[in-house]
Amino acid sequence: MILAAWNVNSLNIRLPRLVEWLAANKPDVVCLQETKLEDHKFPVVDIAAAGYAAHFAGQKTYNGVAILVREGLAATDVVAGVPGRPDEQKRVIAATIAGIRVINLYVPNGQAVDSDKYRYKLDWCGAIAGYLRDVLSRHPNLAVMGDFNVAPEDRDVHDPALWAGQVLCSEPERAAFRLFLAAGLKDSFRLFEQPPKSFSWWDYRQLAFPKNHGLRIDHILLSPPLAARCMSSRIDRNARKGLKPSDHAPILVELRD
DNA sequence: ATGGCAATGTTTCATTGA
Repeated sequence: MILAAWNVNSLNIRLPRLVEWLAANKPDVVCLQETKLEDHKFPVVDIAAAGYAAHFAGQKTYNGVAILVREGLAATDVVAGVPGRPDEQKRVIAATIAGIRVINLYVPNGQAVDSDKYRYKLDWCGAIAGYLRDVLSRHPNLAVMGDFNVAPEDRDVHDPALWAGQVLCSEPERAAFRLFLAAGLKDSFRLFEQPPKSFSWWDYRQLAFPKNHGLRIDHILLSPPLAARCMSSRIDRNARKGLKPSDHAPILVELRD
């Protein structure tokens, strides 16, 4: 079983690339972030033609998350947002597929350390940590995946000195990420040997991608039973190439049955 | 073999992203 996550930076713009990528990779579940589409504009028909059912929670211009499920698999108990914590910003959606609870996250960017958005980010992450603990108590098979907007360690940063203390790399953000792990989850990427300087996001500016000036901020976290089934975890940096790419690459894990 | 910001909204620039 293949689970994937991809911040597409506008599903409207990225739809052709997404459809092509689905055909090439045949994932079973795909968590999308930054769809930037209101629900009535979601391309349900095109996604169905590609062989996937879609569950989504979106808004105009910003944010928006979706879970795509390959036909033949059923998604149950779809929940948008965090129960008991209303939020205008559409950043969370969850569903159960093949006995796995999947939570799709689009963590706030935070803009700049000590900004209002940064405080919102840390507060939001604290609430999510509680949500994950709660879900994990009921779902031993849990995958939490998406755009976390945190580079957990210096090895996830192309130039740690340049980024030291900056948003995406600051210690409070890293502590928030560790709180997700402390809830009982593993960073699937680090279950395996990986090439050095592996990143999932590259700025559109200043030749960042060809120079591999990136950050690893997209993650798939697995509960212990799923981590035990995990055969691989990788970043598809090929999908960052070519015309009109997202600034994020898709990430994938493969689980044995 | 990659490519020098991109997407959105209402525009001819502002805002946001990370």
